[in-house]
Amino acid sequence: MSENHNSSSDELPSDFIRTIINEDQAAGAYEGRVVTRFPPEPNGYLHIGHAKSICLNFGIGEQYKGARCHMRFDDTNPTREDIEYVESILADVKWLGFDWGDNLFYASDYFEQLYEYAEQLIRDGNAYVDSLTAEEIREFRGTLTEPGRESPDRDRPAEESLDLFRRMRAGEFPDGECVLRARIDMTSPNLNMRDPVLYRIRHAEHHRTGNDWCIYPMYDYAHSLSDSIEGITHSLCTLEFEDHRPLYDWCQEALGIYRSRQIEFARLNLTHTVMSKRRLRQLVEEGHVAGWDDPRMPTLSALRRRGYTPESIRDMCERVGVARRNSMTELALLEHCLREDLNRRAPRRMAVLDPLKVVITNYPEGGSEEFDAINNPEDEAMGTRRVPFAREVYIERDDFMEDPPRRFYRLAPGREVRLRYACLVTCTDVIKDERGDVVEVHCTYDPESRGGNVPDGRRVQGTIHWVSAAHALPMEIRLYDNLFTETDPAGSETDFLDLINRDSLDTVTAMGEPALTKAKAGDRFQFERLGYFCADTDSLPGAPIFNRTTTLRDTWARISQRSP
RNA sequence: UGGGGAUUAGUCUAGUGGUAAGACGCCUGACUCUGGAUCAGGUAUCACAGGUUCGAAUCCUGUAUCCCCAGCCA
Repeated sequence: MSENHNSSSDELPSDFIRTIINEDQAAGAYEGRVVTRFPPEPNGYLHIGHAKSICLNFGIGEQYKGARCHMRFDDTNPTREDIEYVESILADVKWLGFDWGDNLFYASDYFEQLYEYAEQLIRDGNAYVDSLTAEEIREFRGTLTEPGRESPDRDRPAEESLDLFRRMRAGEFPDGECVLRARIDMTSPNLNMRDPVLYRIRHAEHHRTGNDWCIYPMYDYAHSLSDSIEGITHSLCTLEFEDHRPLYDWCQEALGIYRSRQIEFARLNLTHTVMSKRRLRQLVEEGHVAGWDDPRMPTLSALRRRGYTPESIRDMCERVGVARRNSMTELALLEHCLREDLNRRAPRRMAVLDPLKVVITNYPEGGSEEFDAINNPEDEAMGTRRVPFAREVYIERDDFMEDPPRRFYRLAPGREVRLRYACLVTCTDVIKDERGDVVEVHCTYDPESRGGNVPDGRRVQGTIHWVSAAHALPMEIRLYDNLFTETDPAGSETDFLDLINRDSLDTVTAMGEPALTKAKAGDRFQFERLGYFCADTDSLPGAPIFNRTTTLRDTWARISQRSP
C-alpha cells in the first residue's frame, strides 16, 4: 500500500512506538510480522481523536513490509451497540483513506472460542463463578489504599464453577445473579488484578449474534484474547489502559496462548472542543447542536460535512506525533493543515458575504461584459473562467470605510482600489439612509484598466472582490465559530454546557458569482479573501448552501484589532 | 511512601553524556491583481534543588506539579 497524502514530505513518521517495532524487527521478534488493529466499540460516532489512533495503526500497517492492520469491532456489550454505528465507523475509516482489505473482524466472532478459553481457566483453577452481588463485589474489592477481601466463592471447586458457568450460558440465571471472575490477587495494589470480572450475564439481543448468548465477556478478557487470536503483534491503546496491561498479559499467559504486546500512547485532545463520548452525546441529545454531523462537532462525519479533507486530518495526526504525555493540540494546527491542502487544490470563486452596493456611474447603463478570472493561482492547469461584470456590483461592507484608519488599504472616499480581475474604481460618493448608515457607494472606473491591469503602472494598495449585482446568485452561507470559546471546556471548573459559544453559528445570505450555481454537495472552494467553503448536504440543485470550513489567515484583522 | 505514568519554547514533537532540532503559533521584513500564498529572519537552556563528570535535557538523589485507576463500560 502506498500513501498519497503528505506528498510534501517523504519522511516516514517516527515515534517511540515505531522505534519499538524497529527494534522488534531487528531482533526478529514475532517472526518479523507486524500486525496492529483499530478496535472501536460500535456505540457511537468516530471523532478526530479516533483519527489519531486510526492513522497510527493503519499507518504502521502500511509502513512496514508485510504488515497489516485489522479493523475490529469490540462488540462485547450488546446493550450499547448498534449496526448503525458499525456502518458509520467503517465509512469514516474508509473516508480517511485507509483499507483493511479482508481483515474485518468482530470480537463477537470469537464468542464461542472465548467461552471455551473461560472453561479452561476454570479447570486450571484460574477462574471461578462468584455469586456475590455487584455491590458486594465492590465492597470486597477494597479501595485505592486498602487491600481487597476474598469472596467466599473464591475457592469453589472447579467442577462446581464449571457447572455454574455452563448454566450461566444456558440462561438459567437472571442478569446479575453471578459472574465469572479471574482468580488473581485480591491484595494487588492494581485494582484491575483483584479478581476482575470476566463474564457477566446480560439477557439482551446482540446486533450480530442475536439471542445466541446471554453471557458476554468483559473488555479486558475479550480484548486480550481477540488480539491473541488474530496474532496482533503490537496492540496500541491509550494511556488510561496502562493499569490494564498486567491483566492483558495475565489472560494470555494463563491460557498459554499467542502473546501480543500492549503499548500505550497519549490520546489526542484539541482546543476549543470536547472529545468524550459522554459530552458529545449530551451536545446532541440536549439539542445544543443539530446532530452528530453538525459541522461544529469534532466527529469525522461533522468535519467531513464542514469541508475538512481527509488529507488534512491525516497530515495533522502525523504532525502531532505520538508520545506518552498528555497534551492539548491547538486547533490552529488542524486549520493550518486544511489551508495548506486546500490552497493547493480548491478552485477560487468570488462571493460577498455582507453585500454593499457599488454603482459605477461612468459605466454604461444596461451594459455588461465578462472578465477572465484565474481558478487557482497555485495550479495553472485549473485554468480560468469568465466572470460577468456590470454597472452595479456588490462588495464586502468591510471593504469600505468612510473614515478609514491608517493602514486600511481598501475603498474609501476619494480612494482608488482594484476590483479583482475587473478594473480600477475610485469612490466619488457615499449614499446614506436617514439613520446615517451607508447604503450605497458611487464610483467611477478607469476604462483603461479593464481586466484589472494598470496601463500606466500606477500602484493601488487594495484589491477587493466583488460580484455583479445583476448576475449574483443569492445563497445561504453558514459561518461557524468554535463551539467553545474556552481552550479546554472539559477541564474547566464551569460545566462545559455553560461554556458553549452562543455565536458559533451565523447564517447569512451571500451573493455569489454565477459559476457557483453548479456547485454540488461536498464541492470545496476558496472564496477569495474570505476562506474555504464547502457545499453542504442540504444544498439543492442550483441552490447551493455553503459551510465555511475555515477562514483565510487574516493579517488585517490582527492589525486592526491591535491598533484601532 | 496505595499503584501506575508524565514533566524540553504559547502548543505539539525530536534529542538518551559532548554543548537544544523540527512543526504550528506569534513577531519583523521582502514580494504580491487574494492584507491569501510564497520567501527571508527572529522567538527555550530542557519542572526545581543537589550530586557524578573535563562536559548533563540526557546518569544518580531528593522535591514539586500534573494525569490515570475503586463499572457486572470500553
